[in-house]
Amino acid sequence: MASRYEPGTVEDAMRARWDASGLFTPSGDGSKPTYTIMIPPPNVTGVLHMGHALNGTLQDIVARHRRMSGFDTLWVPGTDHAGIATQAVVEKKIYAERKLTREDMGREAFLSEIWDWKEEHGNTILDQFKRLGASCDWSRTAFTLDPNMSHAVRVAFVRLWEQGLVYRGARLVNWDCVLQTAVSDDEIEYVTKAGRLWELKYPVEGEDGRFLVVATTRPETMLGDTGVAVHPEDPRYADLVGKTLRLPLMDRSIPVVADDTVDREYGTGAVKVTPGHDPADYERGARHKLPIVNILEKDGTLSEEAGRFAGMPREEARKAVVKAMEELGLVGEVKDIEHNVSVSDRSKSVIEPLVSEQWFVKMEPLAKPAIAAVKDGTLTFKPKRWERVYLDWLENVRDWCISRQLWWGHRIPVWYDEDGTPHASTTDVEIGSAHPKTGKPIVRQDPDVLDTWASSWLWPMATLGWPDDTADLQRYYPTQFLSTASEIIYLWVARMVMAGYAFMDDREGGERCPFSTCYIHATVLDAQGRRMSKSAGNGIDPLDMIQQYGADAVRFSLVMLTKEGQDTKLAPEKFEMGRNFVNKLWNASRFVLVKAGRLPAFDASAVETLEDRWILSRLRSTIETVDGHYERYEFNDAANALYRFVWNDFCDWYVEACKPRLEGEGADSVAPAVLGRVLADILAMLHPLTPFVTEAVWERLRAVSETALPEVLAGAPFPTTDGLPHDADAEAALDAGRLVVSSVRKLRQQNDVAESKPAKVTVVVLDGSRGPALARAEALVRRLANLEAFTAGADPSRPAGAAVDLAGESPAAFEVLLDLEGLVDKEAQKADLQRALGKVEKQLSGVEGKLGNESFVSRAPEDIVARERARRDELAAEKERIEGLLAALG
RNA sequence: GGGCGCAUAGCUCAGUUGGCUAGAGCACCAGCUCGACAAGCUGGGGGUCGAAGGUUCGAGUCCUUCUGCGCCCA
Repeated sequence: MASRYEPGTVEDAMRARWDASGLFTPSGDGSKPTYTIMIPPPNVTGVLHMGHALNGTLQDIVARHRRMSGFDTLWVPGTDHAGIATQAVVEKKIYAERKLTREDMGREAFLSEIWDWKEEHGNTILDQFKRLGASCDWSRTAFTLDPNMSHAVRVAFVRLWEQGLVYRGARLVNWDCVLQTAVSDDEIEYVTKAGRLWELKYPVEGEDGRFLVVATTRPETMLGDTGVAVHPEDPRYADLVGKTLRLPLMDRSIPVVADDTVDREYGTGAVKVTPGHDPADYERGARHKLPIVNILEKDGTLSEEAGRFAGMPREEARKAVVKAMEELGLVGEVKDIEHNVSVSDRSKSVIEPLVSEQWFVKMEPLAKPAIAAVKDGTLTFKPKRWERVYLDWLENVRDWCISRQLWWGHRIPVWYDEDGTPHASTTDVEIGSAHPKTGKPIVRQDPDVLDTWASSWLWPMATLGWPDDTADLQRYYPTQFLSTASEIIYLWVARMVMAGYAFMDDREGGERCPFSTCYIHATVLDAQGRRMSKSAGNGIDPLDMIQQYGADAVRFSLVMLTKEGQDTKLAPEKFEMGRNFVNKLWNASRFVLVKAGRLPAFDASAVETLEDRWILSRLRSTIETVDGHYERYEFNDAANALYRFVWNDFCDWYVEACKPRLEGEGADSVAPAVLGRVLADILAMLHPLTPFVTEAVWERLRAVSETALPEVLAGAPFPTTDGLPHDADAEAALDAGRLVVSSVRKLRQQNDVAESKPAKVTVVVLDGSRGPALARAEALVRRLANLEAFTAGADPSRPAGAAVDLAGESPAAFEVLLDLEGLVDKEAQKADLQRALGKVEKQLSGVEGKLGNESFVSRAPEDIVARERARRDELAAEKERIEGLLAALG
């Protein structure tokens, strides 16, 4: 074994071993309970980023832990076809290579190009999850455009259709002029931009020379104005309500209406109403029955409705409109302002609200059971605060615009006859066949596709075979654990819950809910606390980190850095922590495997020595603690507990204590057996966190262990506490021993005495209750502190010329005297005692202050007061002791 | 505009229900080439817990306000 752990030489081999074992495909063993996780399908165009790496790690920890805990565990991987993103990538590529647009190629040819691209590049991100160690059932890898998914999507659509929940409507949608599609509210970002606020003057009809002044940041939209609104209680405009204005440039009459949504303070207090191009105006227009004028084409140029401005791109039109108004002398004040502009998530172009025909799903009836699921505890979020976010969205849910003007996706399963009467069908309808209702020939299918989320909301069901009642669906639905990012709580999590309740309607109540725990993981930020993003270029590539530090180090570090979904700042060097720990484990294992030789079977009844009983007692409580943390998804706590146990207990003390028992005259057969047992349990407990190194060490452990160990650690049972002692006395003894050993080491350094030189030590036991514990630890102390003489007692004879240290602070449990026959470094001794004195005095004054407070003594619980009194006495004694020692130094 | 999160050692973070001495890793200082590990070992120094009020015998922890940073939603 190399003295350094080399992940590069191990990871591929371990992955191959897991693949060959078939362990990640659940057995279907009906005697076992099931445990199911669905991966949040990353975009098929995606590459692994830190968020994926963290989320993949967390899911893998759960999957591996549950698998080892006896669950028939299924973790389904897959990817999302990601309509807009994927189409854009391929469109761009084709244009760059061949100067062809999708219209040039035609629908069929273009889609076939995307499929080709998907076949070639679509597995990238899943391969990256494999490198991370994800124990998914790769044989069940799913894709949201798979044939069975398409079938599921159509069945779901038609069901909603039949329930009257799908409707087509002329609605104001968020239009992306670059991608030429409607995008949902959830696909919009708001950015603050510099802009201008223009005042425009509209002449009042019938009152020559009188104008109503409106303010706008988008002057070109005036071409679509169909009214002006003022506040009903605004005295400035009271007499104008009901009158009409002459809309300049368009030369049409528009009414002045009173609407209490108008903010009297903003601008002039009069707002132009453009129902075709502003959401608030759309509402106002509807209230006052104002017509809708659509002045924009889908490509962002102005339409015929814009009169002489028709055909201009929107930016150009803005300038032209302002110029034309200026020429008429109808522009008032112009101010530079900062305002929020909506921008498309995908193309980053400014969103233009415009009226268009789209398909919508009524959400309210679907939201109800999803709200109830959280309220009645069927579904819990972790951390719990995200429940509020989920509920707020669902309680104010808006209808879902599900049509997208794209080609890549599930085509909307709606066909029209020659009159445009729609018909929804789960199977293809032949052009020319008769419409089932009207009998007229079907002439075309709806050209649009469904929003990507309209397939991924079926993910937990459809990947298991829904709408067919498959064995998988029966056995593995509902799932237990969904881990995802906070930003898709609405987009995805809430919709999956709605779909579960809407479509798994042959199940009862909570059995419909697609998962019982929704874990929202931390957001990984850069070292400055900014979100990592491709565009900011501040991302840390997980694959680089895996390359540099190893997959286990990346996993372990991420878990150590992220407590319970609390966002974390990350820098590359943070992975050193994980790497160092993995290396420490590797070397401790190396010690056991190389030094101990054959490892006899562990026999609890043969264990007698202090250190053996102690480490087994600690092992016992560590197993309990860690198992509980994994169970409750407290990953960071599990990692911390293991870190401490492995490094601070096992390596620092147990291995050191064992050394003389492995070779030469002190050799016994119990120590190797205990080492073997503890190491095996450490590997198994750590396996969910660091699967590669533990699997690699396991292989070597099996080779030298006389205990029958399962061939593959990933399939081994999680450790139990069976046969392990709970020994509080042993733990107390070891703690006492540790204190004294550390004290001796400190005195050696202070007085420049080499560790290798046997020393004489006398311990004055100050805390009588700890005397027996120290007595029990004597052999251990002699060995680890390298002592040739050791005396301990309540009042032993003190050697003259000894260096002294108080072990266990405030109050000290032991006074440790290192016999130096007068060669004490008095200055160092003095400085050390002074420091100790300072501390004690500070604490003593604190305690005395408390006890001097009459209300504390009379009102605090008796036991607390008694404790403080005892502490005061102890501290006073300690103070006196230190002063005595200082006086003796002169 | 609404909501949420964070502020504790130089840095990154823990700190359960208020109660003995506020912890860890990194960094820092000093000493260790003793056969698992220098990605290590041993010892050490370092914090009036963002600010101001309040509740309480007692506040890092509970309440209010404020400041700074970040995120989500409109």
